[in-house]
This record gives sequence, structure tokens and C-alpha cells, in this order.
Amino acid sequence: MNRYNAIVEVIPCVKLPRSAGVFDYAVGDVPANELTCGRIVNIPFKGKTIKGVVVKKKDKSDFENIKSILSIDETLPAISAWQQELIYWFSTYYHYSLSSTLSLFMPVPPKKKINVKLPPTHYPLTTPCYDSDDKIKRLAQNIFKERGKKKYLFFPYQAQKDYAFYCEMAMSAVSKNKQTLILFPRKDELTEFYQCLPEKLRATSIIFSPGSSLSKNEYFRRWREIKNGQKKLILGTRSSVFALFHDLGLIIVCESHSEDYKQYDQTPRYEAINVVKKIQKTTNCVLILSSESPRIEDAFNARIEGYSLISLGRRQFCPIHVVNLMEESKKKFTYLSEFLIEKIRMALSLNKKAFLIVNKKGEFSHNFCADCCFEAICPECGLPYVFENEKLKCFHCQSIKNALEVCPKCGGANFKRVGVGIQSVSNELKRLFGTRVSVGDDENCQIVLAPDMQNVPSRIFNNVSLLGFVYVDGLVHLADFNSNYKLYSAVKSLTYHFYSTCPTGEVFVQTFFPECAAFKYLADDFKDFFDAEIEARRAYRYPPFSILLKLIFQHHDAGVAEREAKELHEKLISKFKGEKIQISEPYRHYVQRVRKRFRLQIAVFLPFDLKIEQALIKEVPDYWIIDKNPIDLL
DNA sequence: AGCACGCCGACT
DNA sequence: GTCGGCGTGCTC
Repeated sequence: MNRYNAIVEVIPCVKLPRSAGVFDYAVGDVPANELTCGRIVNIPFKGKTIKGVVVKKKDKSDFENIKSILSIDETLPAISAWQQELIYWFSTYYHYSLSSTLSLFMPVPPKKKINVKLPPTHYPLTTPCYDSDDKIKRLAQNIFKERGKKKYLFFPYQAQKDYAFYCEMAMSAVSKNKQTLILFPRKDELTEFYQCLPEKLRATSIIFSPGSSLSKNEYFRRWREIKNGQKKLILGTRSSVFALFHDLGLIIVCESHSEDYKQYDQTPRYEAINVVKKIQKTTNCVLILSSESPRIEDAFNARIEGYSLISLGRRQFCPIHVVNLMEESKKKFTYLSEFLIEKIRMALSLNKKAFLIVNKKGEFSHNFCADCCFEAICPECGLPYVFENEKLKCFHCQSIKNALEVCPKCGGANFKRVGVGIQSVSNELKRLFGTRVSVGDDENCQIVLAPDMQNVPSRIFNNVSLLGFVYVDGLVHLADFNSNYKLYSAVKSLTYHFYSTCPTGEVFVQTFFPECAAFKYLADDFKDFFDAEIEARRAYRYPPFSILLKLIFQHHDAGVAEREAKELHEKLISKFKGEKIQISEPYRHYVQRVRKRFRLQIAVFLPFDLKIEQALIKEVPDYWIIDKNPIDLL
């Protein structure tokens, strides 16, 4: 086995644990000159035949019982150099094995060709197209003209105009025969955009996001169309960054502040934005991050790397008014300020709707025994029961329990229900304005309440003239490095969609904490919020001033989980003491049990030194979950 | 990660 | 006497 180049290193296309590396194979009967790096080959692996990618040729292997490559896959184009670089980067950056990373980028080809022709997913054309104008055209042309300038932060102006701008950009790329990727936070936003695509773009566009609506075969077919360069405009959600693009000229990330770009509940816990940033570096395509409130790390990074800031204009008369509930409550404690009530009354009198956010479900958020202060807690999740419909409900696990009649601690029967809830606000509004109030979208109601800011479809703003944030203070109480940003960006984003539909409307935000950074800068430029936030993060060495890792271990036995976490913590402390590394004590997740398992977490703050990071990760067993750049530390 | 192998408890 | 629970170990 010492023939020159007789051995190749192969990344097998299977999911393997973090610690797995590349695998050696003998060239065997395959013509060695065709076996170039990047070629996709069929290999025997664990008794099965699977695909793999050749990444290196060498003379000998340290491994004893080495198997041979079966054949080269002639039907699939090779993985190009920049794509290999991307796969290696992803693997090291997110501490995810090369094999697992490869299987993200390379779907399994269907076993045999099935010619089931599904009718093409048909979306009706709602509005004809976006109307572009000279200003939009000029901006789009300038971007492709400017030599050297590749990276942009785009500050949205008005949804229809911004969409027109994306189309112009995509059109320019198509005319240069380059591919464009446009990322959307969710499928809803994607389809909304797709519905209004000009015919010329639609003909060369392809929606690339896996899910129930897309069969494995269809997904593979589209993957190959993108890889071959047959389609030029790729629309997708988070995971479409794993398409292997043919000749990419442009990436646009819509609403880049969205948490949906981070896979925070499943391994690998990656960020689509960091992946496209890497793609930009390796392909040198144009990258546009679009958001009124870009992620702090993106804004910080943009400043360092000299991103250009662009926009179609500034909204002149669309302010956000902050209502100080602390002041209002001096007269009488309230979650509904007289100011806001008056604004609702005005909207109704003009036959307009009011859309209100109450970011707390149920009726009352806490149930106390008035005598001994015992609070009813969900035994499964450890979170307070919420009072709703005369019952106790846990909005985390959805369990329902009869309301307590006697206190289990002191035997008293004297309960008090406190705290805000969407139901109690709804009841209060019904009392004030009659029955024209609904929780959730209802055509017949003039006052519509919603429990969250993320899942609000733009069409809901039709005929709405007032957007009110009645209660969003919940996030302020959470002691977390990112909660100010979460709150600020969510309010900004919803306001943008509202003003896009209703430019003459008004926006009000109620809070007991008007001095909190999330509210203080709402009416100002993003820069003002950013300057305050970045200083806070610098002071505590939070990202982007360190690399933050959240290490997670879960087990159905609380004792086992605690012991395991303590053990790893001690090991890490002893090995990395003295380095520029901060390691938190193990702490419990804010939900006591996640899917019946106790969850322990350790937060690690690292310097920007890959060697140190990898040395630390080496000590973390495969069964621990690693969340790099977590969206919170809760 | 995912799947096979392996060793003990509740059944026909 | 078997079916099946999930603890341990391995993939060139």
C-alpha cells in the first residue's frame, strides 16, 4: 500500500459525532487521475454504500483495515474549491463534524427516478409587480458599478419599495448571468415576495427551503438545478444557505435582525447570516444585509470591515411615541394608559382599526396565596401558572389544572391574581368599547390584540391606523445580554411593517421602564441605540467582544444532570485557569424541564483565538450540545 | 449521530 | 421460554 497517491481522504456523507474526522480509502480500481479533490464517490461505510467527497490524496494510511472506493459518481458535479472551504469553515466554526456538515450541503439522491409530476406550486399574482422608480434603479445600478464595494447594510424604507429594490438588484445579477440568493426569515415573507415577482424573474427563480411541502425528491431536483446553474434567483429561508451555488453574484438577507436566521433549538446551532458572510468572502459576491436594526455583531462588524450604508430614504413623519406607565400609574395603577385609550377612541371614531400587542398570554400572570405568598407553579416546567378561563394554565407545556381552592402551604382560601394578561386587557377594552375586541385576527373587530410580535402577517394592518404596544415589558425583566436588542428590534420591525401598509398611522409603546435602552432610543436612529448597546457589551465583555459558547447537557434524572455538569465545569476550570477564558458555574435553564429532561448550562467567554477554542471544545464530550453565539444565555 | 449488539425484566 | 427496554461502542 505504498503506491504514490494510492490513498484518498474522504468525507463521508453521514451524520457523525463532533470528534469524527476524515476517512481513508484505497483508490482501488478507480482511475486515479479522475479522482480529483471535490469529486463525489461511492464508498463502503459501516456495511452500507454511501456518498463521500474526496478531499486529499496521499501515499499511505495509518489505518489498518482500509477499504476501497467503489466508484466515482458521474451524475453529480464535483464540490468546488470555495464550497470545500465553506464546508471546512462551517465544521470548525460551529464544532460540527465534517461528515455531518457535508450532509447538510449534500442531500441524498433519490434511490430511483420517480416521475411523479406534481403540479407546480401555484401562487396567484396578487398585485401585478412592484413599481420601481428611477431612484431605486439608480441605487441598484450603482451597487454593481462600484468596484471593490461588496458589502452593504441596507436600511429599509417602505416594504413595497424595498422589494422593488431587491428585484432590480436580482435583475441586474441575472443580466450578468450570476445567481442571486434572497433569504427570508420565514416562509410567509418568502411567499409574499414571490407573489409579486416580475414574470422575467419568476421564470428563473426557485424556492429552496425544505419542509413538509417539499418532497425529498423535489428538494434534490432543485438542489441540482441550483448546483448546475439552471436557475438564477434562489429564494429561501435559513437552511437555503446550504445550497451549493453555481456562480453567485448577490446575496440579500431580508430582515436580518430576525432570530429565525439562528437555528437555536437543534444541532447544528448555526446562524444563516454568518454562513452567507463566509460565502461572500469566498465568492466575493455582493452582500446586502437589510434591517432597520441589524444584529449588534453585524453592525459592529460592518463598521470594522467598511460596509456601505444605503437606503431608499428616511421616514420623516413616522415616529414611535413612548408612554411612561410609571407616570400614568401615579393616579391609578394601570396597564392601559388614558393616553392610549384616547388614541384608540380616535381611531375607532374614524372607522379605523387599532392593533395592540400584549406580550403575555392568559388573564393574570401570577397566582398568589394572599396569606403566605405561595405561588402556583407548573410542576413540569417550574414556571408560574397563568390564570385563564377560571383555570390554571402553563403556557409552556400547555397543561391545565383546576384553580386552587385552598392554599397547599397554609390552608388559606384567600388568593390574589396579579399581573397583566392579554385576556384581562381584552376584557377591559370590551368594557370600555363594547364587543368590538378580538384576540387574534377577526374581520369584524375594530380592536385586534396579538400575544407576540413575531408572527404578525402584514395584511393584518389593512385599515389599521394605530399600532399600540400595550405590554412588552416582559423581556426587560429577563437578565440577559441580548434582551434589550431583542425587544428593540422586534418593536422596530413591526413598526416598519405597519408604516409600510399605513404611512399616516401612529405608533405607541407603553412601558414602566422608559429609561431602558430598548425604549429610550426607539424614536431615534439605530446608531443611537447601537452606541449605547455596544458600550454595555464592551463593559461586560459580551459578544461581539468575545466568543460566547453555551454548553448544554440534559438528562431525565436531575441528579445525573447536576453531577455531569459539575464534573465538566471542574474539568474546564482546572484545565483553562489562567487563560483569558471566563467559565460560568453550571446553571439551570429557565424552564426546569425541557421535554421531560433537566437541562444544565455552562456559559463560556473566549478570546478570538481558534486554538484556545478548539482546545476547550476537545474537553467537552460528544453528548454535550454546543451553542456558539447563542441568542441568549437563559 | 445512528445503528447494532448485549444484557435483564414483563409477558404468551 | 421470548419480546423488548435503552446502556455501550464503533464507523476508514
